Amino acid sequence: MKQSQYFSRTSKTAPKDDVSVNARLLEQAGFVHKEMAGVYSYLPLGWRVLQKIENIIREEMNAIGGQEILMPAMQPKENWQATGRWDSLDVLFKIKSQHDNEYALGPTHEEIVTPLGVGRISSYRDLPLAVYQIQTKFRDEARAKSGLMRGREFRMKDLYSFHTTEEDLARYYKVVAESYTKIFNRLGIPALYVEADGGTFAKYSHEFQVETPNGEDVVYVCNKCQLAVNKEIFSDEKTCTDCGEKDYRETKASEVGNIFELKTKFSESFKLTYTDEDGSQKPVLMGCYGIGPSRIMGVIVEEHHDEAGIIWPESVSPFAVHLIALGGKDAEVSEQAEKLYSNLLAAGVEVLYDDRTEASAGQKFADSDLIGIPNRVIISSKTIAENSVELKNRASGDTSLVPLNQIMEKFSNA
RNA sequence: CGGGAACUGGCUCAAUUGGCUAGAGCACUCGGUUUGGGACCGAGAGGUUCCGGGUUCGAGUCCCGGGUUCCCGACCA
Repeated sequence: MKQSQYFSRTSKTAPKDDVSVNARLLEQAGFVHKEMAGVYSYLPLGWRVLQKIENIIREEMNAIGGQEILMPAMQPKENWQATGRWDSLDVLFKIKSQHDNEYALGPTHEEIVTPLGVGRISSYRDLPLAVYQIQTKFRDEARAKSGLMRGREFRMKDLYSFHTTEEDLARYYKVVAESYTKIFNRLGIPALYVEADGGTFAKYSHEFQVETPNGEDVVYVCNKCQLAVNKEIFSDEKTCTDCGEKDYRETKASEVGNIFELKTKFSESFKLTYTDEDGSQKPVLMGCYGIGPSRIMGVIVEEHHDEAGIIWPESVSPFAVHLIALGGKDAEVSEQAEKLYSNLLAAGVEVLYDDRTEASAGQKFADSDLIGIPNRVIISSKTIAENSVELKNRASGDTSLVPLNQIMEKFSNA
């Protein structure tokens, strides 16, 4: 992509009000644009990152047998009345049509996925089963805050599993937990496994929390085995469920995932039953498992940045390479840069090409630092004189001259 | 939902006690210069000062009501 034509622009000044690191950097670097409190547009840069995050999650969900579906954001009021959550869920967005019909905007999808299973799950032979979606969710938060960290409209991956027995549910719960750990590692934000409150329909749940100084949650981490406990259920006498120790450290963290055993809570409301081997009708056991990709984008920025800007992990960076041509209208430089750009594209390398002839070198470097693409390739009359380009790593700051005929090898394995 | 702060071109900010045609930097357009760490000169375009009332000869500024945003807290399937 040529930067001169890109629908995105950096700003020299940070947004006035937004203090949180992720909001400031993502807006200043041109990844997102805030429309309302907790509601964002994703510009090309931000949308690329979000899609990278979601694709990693998608790959891992497929790997554990999840079948991808898409359920509606707009949902029937009756389904929410059936579970009592039309009245009890305080963050539920309710909308009224011009014909006075009422609907819910989905904050989560148990009310849709459970009745969806009726007629499609009827025998023990149909189970176990897992379906998931990646979709925009709505929650009427009393206070949206901290950029992408708590939005009123946000992205969520929600997986739902269906089982015949508690043992099988527990088995799959573990499979998902391991998958989640893998996902957060791939995203560059290793997460703690945290015992947490089960809310209104499970005895307990597990959260995935990323340790970060600006985290909104407080968790206690076992110094021996690293199993953590959310402050909301932590007590001084608490011994570690895993290793039995009582040695904890306190830390701040941001929740990026949450998994629950719903058991029969929803299947009973919607009469989701199956016929067992002996011919009897039994309620289907369910689990639900959430990850918030948009919040993850915020957490990644909170975790990976410096004074100059964002430092994207390779796995989610909007581009693999930031190609920068210096020298204004120098024909030799732009010719070489164009050639390298085409070669990189032909090799399937995702490259953002700063082809702006009017911008100064300093401006291009500052923009590049802000945007945070991991690999910078600089081409100028200086490097051309050496028959080379300069390669600079955004994270380490290490630079090296690489001969023009070798630069492709650096990225061709991408 | 309680408390605090803020709201003026796309962005960041000025504007004396209530007083002239609401200014500047960034960004943008045109011309020129410049090109290895946010360059410079000249010209230009861009405004419902959040909205609605009120006071006044006169309101960005004062008063009343509303809205929005941010921060703290509460909340957080």
